[in-house]
Amino acid sequence: MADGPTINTIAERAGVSIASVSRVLNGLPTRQETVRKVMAAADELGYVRNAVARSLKSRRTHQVAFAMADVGNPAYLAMLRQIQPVLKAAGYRLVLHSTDAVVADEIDVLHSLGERYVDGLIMSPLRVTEAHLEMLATARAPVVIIGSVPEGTRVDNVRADSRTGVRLAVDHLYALGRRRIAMINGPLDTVPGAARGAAYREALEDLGLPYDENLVQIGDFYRPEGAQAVAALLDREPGVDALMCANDLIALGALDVLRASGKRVPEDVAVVGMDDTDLAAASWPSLTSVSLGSAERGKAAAELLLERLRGVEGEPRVVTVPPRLAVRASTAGPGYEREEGGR
Amino acid sequence: MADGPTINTIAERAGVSIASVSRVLNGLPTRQETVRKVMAAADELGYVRNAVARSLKSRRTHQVAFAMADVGNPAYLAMLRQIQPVLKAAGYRLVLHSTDAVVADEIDVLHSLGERYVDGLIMSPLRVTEAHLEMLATARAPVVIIGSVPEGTRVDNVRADSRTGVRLAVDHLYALGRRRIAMINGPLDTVPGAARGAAYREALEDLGLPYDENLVQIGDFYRPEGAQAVAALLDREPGVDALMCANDLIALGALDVLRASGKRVPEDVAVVGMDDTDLAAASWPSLTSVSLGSAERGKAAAELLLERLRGVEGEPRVVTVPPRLAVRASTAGPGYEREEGGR
DNA sequence: CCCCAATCCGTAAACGTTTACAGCCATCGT
DNA sequence: ACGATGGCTGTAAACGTTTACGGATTGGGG
Repeated sequence: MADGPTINTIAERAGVSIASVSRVLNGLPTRQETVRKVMAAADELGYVRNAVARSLKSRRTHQVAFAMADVGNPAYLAMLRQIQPVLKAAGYRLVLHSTDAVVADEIDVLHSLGERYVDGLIMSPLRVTEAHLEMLATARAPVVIIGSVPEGTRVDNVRADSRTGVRLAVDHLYALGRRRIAMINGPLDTVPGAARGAAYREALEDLGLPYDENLVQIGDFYRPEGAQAVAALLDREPGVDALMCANDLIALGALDVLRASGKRVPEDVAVVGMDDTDLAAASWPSLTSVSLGSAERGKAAAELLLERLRGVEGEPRVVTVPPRLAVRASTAGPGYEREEGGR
Repeated sequence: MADGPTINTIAERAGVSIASVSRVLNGLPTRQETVRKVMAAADELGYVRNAVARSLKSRRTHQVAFAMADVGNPAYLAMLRQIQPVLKAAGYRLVLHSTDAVVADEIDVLHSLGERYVDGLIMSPLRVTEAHLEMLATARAPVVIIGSVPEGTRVDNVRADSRTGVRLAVDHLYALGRRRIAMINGPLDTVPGAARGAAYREALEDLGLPYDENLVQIGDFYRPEGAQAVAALLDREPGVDALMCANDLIALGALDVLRASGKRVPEDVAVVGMDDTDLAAASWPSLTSVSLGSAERGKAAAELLLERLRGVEGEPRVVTVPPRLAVRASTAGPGYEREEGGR
């Protein structure tokens, strides 16, 4: 772990100036003989360029940050899986932040852009507050938001269409003959919570079904909280025949509770999740789920950011990824596995 | 995105020298009046310290790299989930690398430590080659390996005990009356592949069961390859009554094939996976799996590395995490869920 | 044979910090 | 009243690169 060689060491050994060393290492035009000497010296010394010094001078770190709400949520992991290779291919390193959807932490990440340790940021906030918007407006590096952002916010963003997604699911349940369709949602002060709640109401009304407050239960976007919410709902409304869950984790919690209480899925109660994570296909019974295109959104975000890093200027862009419904056993019964297109 | 203020800007505005500014910002003893002036100027200007310049001078980046074999494998994600908060709490940022278990990429990561863009590295290689050992010996920053490493390698490492793990699983299957226990393994030139293959043989022999080459099928550590391997095995040996799978993804592939071929799990064939990932509990039927303590290993690795970063010297340390068997429906039948201690 | 252009190279400044060192001023003791 | 003491502060160097600029060398044309 001794101090490594610098371009000074090389210059000395090769008998040239540090400027020449730098030129050779960067492939700038140089006499053959000099190139040879420098390369030889660098090889012998096992030289590796100091990234920090280079960044200081060149004002580029070749790093990009990804701030995810929760490292544990498979939907974000699906994004990560797409983002990583895209950035890597373009020569960027990925710095990971887990904010646990805490607003202060997200603001902190935005603020720390000023430290200039990354060239850009992809962020996926669950809530978008005034503070977010303020920081975004003055951000010291290009930012891409995964998720919806108020009209007029000047930032590139990639959004899911959870409105259409919920609609696909509710229509599917209706087509299967379900009429007492409940919704298990996450907090309404989150962007997806609000959107999905509203979409559920809309979808019911368009089908001519009454909107019944008692059929809506708010919990949080995690498995135990989902289970708890479903237990409460079943207590109050034993007659439900379908559960529209605001994400897969909630839906898995729902399956746990239904199994424990002796209800058959889907015969007694059909269950739909959202995000179509790995867990949906692997669950027991396998879970019908609305794919909101996590993978595609991750990829799109990475590509948008790369364009900005390459210097593309211009109006903020909005990319919307269409949803798809993956039908599985939790609504259609054992052995069933099929997909319906969205939009 | 204009150029931000530097300590020079602040010094000018506050009417002091840059040294004083630096001292104030770092909390070194300074006259009250100066502190006030500097803080005021910094606030007004919205100053944020440049991390790159700071790193160059202080020779610390407050970044740590985690090189995982595959961002898509839930076992590594479980590690990531533990590593992230530990590092964050200690003030480090996490830089993620996905090497896809390609040796050249791993060597590259090790090599790039010379760029000094991180203060330390956690790496989880599937194979450990001569090249790895060479790079490890001359690494320019502290490294912790998750996985086993040849005797005498001078590097901190955190290992699973897959030998005992396989034993737990095979004993469990034996206790359930299974006698034709096949193994579906990954490549034998990987560290886990070799260890688990040997352990399987040993476990059988200790139970007085014959080791039958025809009961061993080599594929790879992914779901489709697992499925393929199981299909090949069933073709050759239709009489197997248990499958010991070298990881959960293989086991899920096994479940797919068994379902398609009309075999009942566990009545006809019992299935055990390894790693006890999220997918195991969520699968259909739920999957009995040997936990090799991915989460614990990640946490331990992060903690070992932090100690080194704090300057702790001394002999390389080896931490071994004991396995646990999580019994679920794929061996014990519907509704069964219980855990047995390891060691 | 001389001059000019082209080519290559070295010197030095710059990126934004941290920090060793020395100077300054006020205070205190005698 | 004077030297010593100690607290603050400023100057300047350093971290390891990249790069503008000008000087030196080479080669070719007149």
